[in-house]
Formats: sequence, structure tokens, C-alpha cells
Amino acid sequence: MDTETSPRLNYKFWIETKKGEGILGEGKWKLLKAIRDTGSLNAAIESRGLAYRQTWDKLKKIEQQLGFKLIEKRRGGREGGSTVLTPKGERIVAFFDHLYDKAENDMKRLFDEMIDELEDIME
Amino acid sequence: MDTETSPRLNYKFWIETKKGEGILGEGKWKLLKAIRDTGSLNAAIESRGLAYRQTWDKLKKIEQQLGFKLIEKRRGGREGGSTVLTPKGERIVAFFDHLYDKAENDMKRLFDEMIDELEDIME
DNA sequence: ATCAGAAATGCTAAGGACTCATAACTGCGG
DNA sequence: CCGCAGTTATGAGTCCTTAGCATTTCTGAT
Repeated sequence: MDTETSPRLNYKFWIETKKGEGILGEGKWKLLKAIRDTGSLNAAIESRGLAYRQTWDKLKKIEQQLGFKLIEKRRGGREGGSTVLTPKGERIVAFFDHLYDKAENDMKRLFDEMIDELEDIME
Repeated sequence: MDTETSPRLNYKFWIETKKGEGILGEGKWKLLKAIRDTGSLNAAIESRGLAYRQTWDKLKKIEQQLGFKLIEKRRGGREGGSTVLTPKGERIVAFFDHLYDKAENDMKRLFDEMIDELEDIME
């Protein structure tokens, strides 16, 4: 049985510029996966509970920072439009897949090693 | 010599509630260290380039979330006042020291393993 | 030509962050 | 015992970023 207050540890990876300005992390990684899965920016955004306006702006900024396109957007057609990942977009998704996959074991072990010290502090 | 665009990877740890609400991370860890070093909340905040108002509010919120005090503040006296870490505050600092210390090697290795794939994407 | 529905963008409201100002506190020197 | 010093504590206005809504634009398919 858990204590009422049982804080836990978490971690996060992201890509940043040389100056430490964040470019792309977990949020966009998952968004890109949703775009890949749905074929639609709109649907992807809805599925992740995000706002279209800001997400669109953020994606634009990210692509500017990276210097290449992550997604290929098309307007018109029977379905109104569609969005697919560019090859580099696919590779970014794969990159984060690999990164988090490789990190998982280390993180589990690390947190296991540390959790006692933490819970000890929390009582 | 570096390429003009050379993004890098970074990582971060934090303590969160069971529901995933962030409680305390790198920023406050460093602030606590500065408090410990200076003996003054005011001086610590200035040394880290933060704003007193928000920092004070944030610390208050953190202590509420944790259920115990991280710092012991005193007003008055020749020096006007002072702030020191509580024993638990000290232990939180030590905890993050240990956490980042232990993680460093794994992270270095992981990022080394992944950096080629990343730079390959970036060209 | 029309339609459908997603992409794209402008505008306003809301909320949070930042700044400044000022009060409150109290150990210590005199 | 009184006042000083300077830090802690808090209120309030301003600014700025973000959220939310409304509307327009686009174009392949029918």
C-alpha cells in the first residue's frame, strides 16, 4: 500500500541549440507520431488534446530552427487536405524512439537506486 | 571546428506528484544550493538572476506540495534577516547531487551512442 | 463548377509573469 | 530599552505570452 504522498521521479530529453535554446522534445515527438498515424495535422492535434493555433506556430518555429521540414502539408482534395511526415520527420521520430528506448533501462535502474533516499526524505 | 548547426541533446530530472504534477527540479535545486551558500534568500535569488516575488511564491507552493519546509527564514537582526536550509532541504539538495552525479556517466554514454544518428539527420 | 474538410491566419480575451513599491519583522549595537 | 539595518513578506499595476475563437484560404475529387 502506498503512502498518501508518494512523489516519483521523472526525466525528459530534448534537442537544443548550442546556446541551450530548446528546439524539440517529447511533446512534438508524440505529435509527429500522431500525424504519422492519422495522416492529418488536425486529427493529430485533436488526438493529443492540443490547440491548433499554437501547435501550428510551434511547428513552424521548429522547422525554422532545424532548417528543414518535418511535415508535408497539403490543402484541398476530397478529404480537405492531409499532412504526412517528411523523411527527416520520420527519422526524428525514430531517433526519439531509439533514445527513450535505450534510456529506459538505465533510468529504471537509476530511479530504483535513488527512490529509497527520496522516500526517506519524504518520510 | 563545428558545423554551423550543431544541435545537442540534453536531459532533466524532477520530482512530481503521482498525477504527474511537477514539484521540484533543477531550478530549485540550484536555488537551494545558493541559499545554502549565501545564507540569504535575497542574495541567492539575485545570484541566480531570478525575481524575488515569483521565487518566494514558488517556494511556498513547493513546501505546501511536499508538506514540509525546505528553508528556515528569519527576519530582523543586525543583518536584517537570513535564510538557511532545513535538514530536509539539505537532503533534497544532496539527493539531486547524487541523482545527477549517478546519471552523468549513463547520459554521456547514451548521448555518445545517439549523437551520430542525430547529426546524420541534421546533415 | 461545386464541395468538403483540412490547412492557414487574424483577432480578442484570459492568464501568468514581471516590475515596482511598500510594509513587516526583529537581533543587535548603543 | 530604543532605533537601526536590511532581509523577509506582500500588494498592485503593467506587460507579455498563451489560450481560444472565428474566419479565410486552398485544392483534389466528384
